[in-house]
Amino acid sequence: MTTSASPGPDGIHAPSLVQLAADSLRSMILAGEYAPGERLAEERLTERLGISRPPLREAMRLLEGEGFIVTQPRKGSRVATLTDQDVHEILTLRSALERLAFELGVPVRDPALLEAPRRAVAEMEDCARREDRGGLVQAGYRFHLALVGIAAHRRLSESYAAIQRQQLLCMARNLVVREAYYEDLVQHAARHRLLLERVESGDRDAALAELAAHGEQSFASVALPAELYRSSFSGGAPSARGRAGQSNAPT
Amino acid sequence: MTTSASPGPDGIHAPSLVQLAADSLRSMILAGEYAPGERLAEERLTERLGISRPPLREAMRLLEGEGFIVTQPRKGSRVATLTDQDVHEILTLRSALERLAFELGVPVRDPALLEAPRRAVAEMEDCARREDRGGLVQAGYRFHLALVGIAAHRRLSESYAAIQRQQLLCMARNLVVREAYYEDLVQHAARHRLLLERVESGDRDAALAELAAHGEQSFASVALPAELYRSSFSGGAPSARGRAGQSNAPT
DNA sequence: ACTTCGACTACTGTCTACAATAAGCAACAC
DNA sequence: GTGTTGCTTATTGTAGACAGTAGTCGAAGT
Repeated sequence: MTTSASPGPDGIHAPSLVQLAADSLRSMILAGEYAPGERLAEERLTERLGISRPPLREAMRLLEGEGFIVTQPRKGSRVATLTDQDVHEILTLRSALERLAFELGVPVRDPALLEAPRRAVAEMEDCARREDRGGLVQAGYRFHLALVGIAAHRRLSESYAAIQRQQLLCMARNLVVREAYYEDLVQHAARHRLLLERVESGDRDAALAELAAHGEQSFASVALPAELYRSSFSGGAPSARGRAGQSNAPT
Repeated sequence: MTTSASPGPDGIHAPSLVQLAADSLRSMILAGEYAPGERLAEERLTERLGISRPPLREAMRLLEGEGFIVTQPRKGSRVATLTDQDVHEILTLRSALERLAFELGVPVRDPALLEAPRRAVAEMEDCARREDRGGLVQAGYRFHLALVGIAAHRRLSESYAAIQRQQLLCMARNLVVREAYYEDLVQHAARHRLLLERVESGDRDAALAELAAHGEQSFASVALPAELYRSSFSGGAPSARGRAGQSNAPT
């Protein structure tokens, strides 16, 4: 995942503790170290991250804006709890943004914009050959982000990256079944290659059609396991009794 | 504009200084008190707002996430400078989100969702009769936000509200010509009423078609004056020599 | 035994203070 | 006269501390 470390045009700087803390927290949440609904006490986090409270609080403001945590005024912060409605929202919005990117950018104006998705899909194929599931997923995310980049639309790309991160959060809640997704890794990469070719051809409608078909698969790999997870959850989870099924705060 | 004061379901709370500061800053920027590109020194703002630096910094993190200000790691924060590309991005994204809302929600499932836009359009007509231009604009924003709300899609509504605020920022940069927009206030309100009726009818395609026509008008009232502003700007503006035409930081 | 009132604990919200970095400016050398 | 170097100042980044509030546990009364 492209972390948001952005020191500027070219000048290199020690990234502020706020950025470091935000990246660390995001990683920890996505890694499942903090369960959805779990309380995030500031004091604990400061001693874990080795920083003071002000930068930590600013980092949490950032993550709040990204939808990873929810904060209630005097009751502290919690890891966002994703309901089925949330998953639905994430998937539909992600899909719509991708479609918009195609509509805006599919007769690709600047050929240089195609470099990034080409590299990503090549990496996907490489991972598929090596049967590297984790790398394949990572490269897949980079591919989609790069594909949205063809619109040359900064706000669109940022919104897409944000919703993509939230989708990762969706998948963090069902880590157990993540490994079982792709029946055929090579075929998975091939679908992405086909999507890229449609884009390269410049035929907007064909690209959109392929994207729609592509989206079906994506839905299956996120929404479906969520169901599996929930049923296995009510069965007998060890701890982490976060109140699943509750809506997030209306921030 | 629906400020982001959200203490929760029903419990009332003294809003934190962070929220107060964020709202104040936003208002000041939108009112044009701080020109695009202008440096936002923390010390000055603390004594103006009467608060300390930590809550102010957190508020600025929020506004950074909303796209109102850009921050460079050790060089401070500035009011976001909007290029023509930025304006284009804002308008296309806003339009696309509105369209998505229609696609998801136009055969309106829950009739209660139509209450808010109905109230807003009634208020628009009232303002139009009284020739209250300011009120008409405000009600117009509420109308569009409420219209997006028919999708019952929290993330979509939030994204829309965010981009709508940025559009307000667009308009803040050409305050001079804002008054000359609507040739006919009653006709302006009537267009919105028509759009609402299309939505109420449940005919998705008709609603989308009307929305597209509606969008044309919206483009004209934001993008065009931006051009006017720029030409009058290079002519001879008094101060505020913010480097217009430069891209924002890639945060 | 159940309910209610009270104090306690832990946490968040905020402030003041210190350290470090960057920009501006002046003096010096070439 | 121009370029460079060093200092000065202002501003940001971070730390530690204090005050206020929410949740909880216990005890007393009904």
